[in-house]
Formats: sequence, structure tokens, C-alpha cells
Amino acid sequence: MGVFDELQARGLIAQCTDEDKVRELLNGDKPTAFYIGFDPTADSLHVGHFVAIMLLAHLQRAGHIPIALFGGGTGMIGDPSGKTDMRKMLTREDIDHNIDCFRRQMSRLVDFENGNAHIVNNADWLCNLNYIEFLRDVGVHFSVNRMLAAECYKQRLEKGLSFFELNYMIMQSYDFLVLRRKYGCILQLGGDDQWSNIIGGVELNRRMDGKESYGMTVKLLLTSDGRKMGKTEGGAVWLDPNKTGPYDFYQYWRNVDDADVINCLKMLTFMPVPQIEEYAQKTGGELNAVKEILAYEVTKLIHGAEEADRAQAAARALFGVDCNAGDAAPSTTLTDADFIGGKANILDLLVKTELAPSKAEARRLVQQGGVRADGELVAAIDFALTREQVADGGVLIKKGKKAFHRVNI
RNA sequence: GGGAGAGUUCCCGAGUGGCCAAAGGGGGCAGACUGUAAAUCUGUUGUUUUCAACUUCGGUGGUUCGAAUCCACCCUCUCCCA
Repeated sequence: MGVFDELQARGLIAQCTDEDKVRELLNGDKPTAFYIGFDPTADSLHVGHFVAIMLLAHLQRAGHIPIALFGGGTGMIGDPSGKTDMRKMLTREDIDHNIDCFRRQMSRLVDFENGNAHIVNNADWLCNLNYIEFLRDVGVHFSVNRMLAAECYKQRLEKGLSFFELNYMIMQSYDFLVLRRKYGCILQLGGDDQWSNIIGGVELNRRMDGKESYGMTVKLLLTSDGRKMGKTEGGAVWLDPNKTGPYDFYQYWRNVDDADVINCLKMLTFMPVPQIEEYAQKTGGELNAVKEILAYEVTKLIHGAEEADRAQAAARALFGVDCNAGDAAPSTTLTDADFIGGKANILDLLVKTELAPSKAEARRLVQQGGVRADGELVAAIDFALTREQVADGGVLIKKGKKAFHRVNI
């Protein structure tokens, strides 16, 4: 099975400009250079980028050459597609820093060594453009009428779209032209929301150089009811372990909706499709076990086997029969200052361990029976841990079922 | 440039002088039920030294015993005209 069919079987492909041709390119033996753009608007990739990275990885394994394009130049504008508001602009330094972070995170899945893949920043060619020349050479090929007809601008057209932002599509198209000329890159990938920007590039290649190029979009990772995955109360689920710890990352996948498990396995792991199809037969409690596999596999890909093992061990310990919550529990070391008269009040501890954002919140948690210390329900807000209790191997404080923190001294 | 309107707590959105820490919904958190799921039900959702006090309704001043609510100026956004 060729890699194109593999991707299709995994449900990764949304649409292609020329499906037969793209299949031929990707399934063939000849290495094809392709690119995908990333907006370096944050200092970490998040789950929304995960699918795109998997795509890079799949295609690289099939012998093709990925180019990760960072929108250092376009990032200073911000893509208006599908956004309701204009983005804030970033400084050059921010963007450079973000690119650096992205690169590190991606290199776990994509090999950037030995020319097997390239990293480029479109600031390198966009920043020095001459306005008049650019308008004359590139701008003439774009019809505003057609651009405005594109679905992605419709929403903005009602709310207001600045000229500045309208140029995003032109710049992205120009990127494709540059990469084709420089690296022979003839295929652009992107999220499904990038479709019209990709088409723009394909047309520009044809109009300016008379060369054929292709575009393909990947499905966005959506929940079964159509919402974007990777959002939690705390914002996005990040791939950076400093922003979303491996345990929390693991837990996110451990808790996905039943209806989304199979999809996630297909899109976010390298597990063979036939095997996933077997899991797809499972229901009820058995499907719950599949989630553990998903969580482990995905965590392994992003954070490595060691972290995945730890996260899994911690989860099993916490939710399993034995209450001994491994060494993966986040912990805080108390000092004498935390004990008043040899005791540390539970409310203060909840705040200190960040299980509760304020004492008022901590009080509510206790009153509603949501707090346990070493498995014992904390019944009253004046409950306190003695120094001796903490000194003896520490105490595990649990908030609800899923949040916990160890205190020791 | 001219005219009209809007900015309320995490989000949407009520509130037009005291009964307002501010309705309702969403979201979040906790409890029950479960499979660490979903659905459902219950409680809760500004802070603190919690039978009370303090800070909050775009900003700054003002009127008043008392302001999210009235006045002045400013900032931001949207809409209509050019």
C-alpha cells in the first residue's frame, strides 16, 4: 500500500487539487519535496499541529522530503482565515524564539538532519520585498473579486477585513513560488482551512512560471460533535512538556470521548490500520482499555517512551486499586514556615500546591467533599496535617478524582 | 472627515440611582451514577482573617448620603455616509 493510500485509510486527507496526480507522486519511488506552513504565533506547538506533524513524518518515512516553513514574515500579519478577530502582531524576536521551540518539538518525529528535511523561514524572502516590484510581478496575478469570494474571507467580510490581512493569501502563494523555484517543491500541504491559500499558490506557480504544482489538505482533528480537539479549560493542550506535563498530556488522551478513540489512533499514531480496525470492534469497558493504549502511544510519540511509562504508571496507581501513586506525582516540599504550631492547614496546602487557585475555592472544595489526604476524606475546613504526618513519606492530596499533589518535607 | 451605537465578572448576555458581588445561559470545578468516557441529576463558580469586610461593570474625574446605572472628557470597537 502506497503512502497516499495509507494516509487516506487513516482519514488524514481532506481534499486534493488533483488526486490522481498527487497519489502518483506520493506512492512513487521518486522523492518529492513538499511543504507545510506553520504560524509561529506561540512558543509551543499544540494538538492542532499534531496532525500536520504526523503527516510530515509519514511522508518522510515514505522517502519524501518535508520542508517545514515557518511564517516568520506572514506571522507578522496573521492569517485571517476562519478567525473572527485580527491577531496581535509579534516582534521579530518573539517569532525567532518560537521557531526555535517548534523545531525542537518537531524533531522528535521528523528527522531534520542530513538534508532529509528543511526548515525555512519566509521572513528571509518576504521582508526584503520591494513593494512596487512585488505588486507588478506577483500582485497582478490575483483577482480581488475571486479572493473575496473565497469562503475563508466571507466571515471577515462581514466583520471587517483590513487590506493588510488580505495580503496574507498573496504572501502564502508567493512562498509556494519561492519554494518551488528554490527546492523544487511542488506540493503544499495544510489544514483544511488553508485550502484557498494553497490554491492561490498553485495558480501563481502556473501563471508566473507555467509550472504545475499541487495542494492537499489534511483533516482537522475534530471531536465527533465537530469541535476542535486539544482544548481544555486551561487553554490548548501543548506539546511542550513545560506547558502541558506528560502526565496531563497522557490524561487528555486517556479521557477522550468513546467516539473519538479510533479516529485518534488512526491520525495520531503509527499503529497499523488493520490493528486499529480490530480495536474499532470493541465497545463498552473494552473500548475504555483502548484509550489507555491511545494515551500511551501518543504520549510516547511526543514525550518519549520513558515519560509515557511514567505517566501510565502514575495513572494506573492513582486510579487502580493500590493507592501508591508512583513518583510521577507532582510534589511540593514544605518548609517550617508552612507549619503553624506543628500543623499545616489543608486550605493553605491546597493553595500552595496550586490544586486550588484561592482559599475561597479551596474552602468550597473541602465543603463539597472534593478533597482527600492520603485517601481519607477531608471533612472540615480546619483540617490540618501535622509535621509528623508529612515527614513520614509525605502526604498525597487529591482534588476530585484526577488532580493530585504530594507534599513532603 | 460627518452621523449612529456599543464596551458588564472566564465567554455570551441581563441589569438604567440603593433590595447588585450583579439575573439567565455557556463553560469550569466538585458530588451522585459510571468505564478515569458520554448522558443525566445536585451543589458551586470575585477575594479575604466568611454570621462580616474588601475590590470589580472600558479609563479618568465629577454629581450624590449612596453609582454598573447620572454628568464631563478620553480610549477602543461596530455600523451608516464620504
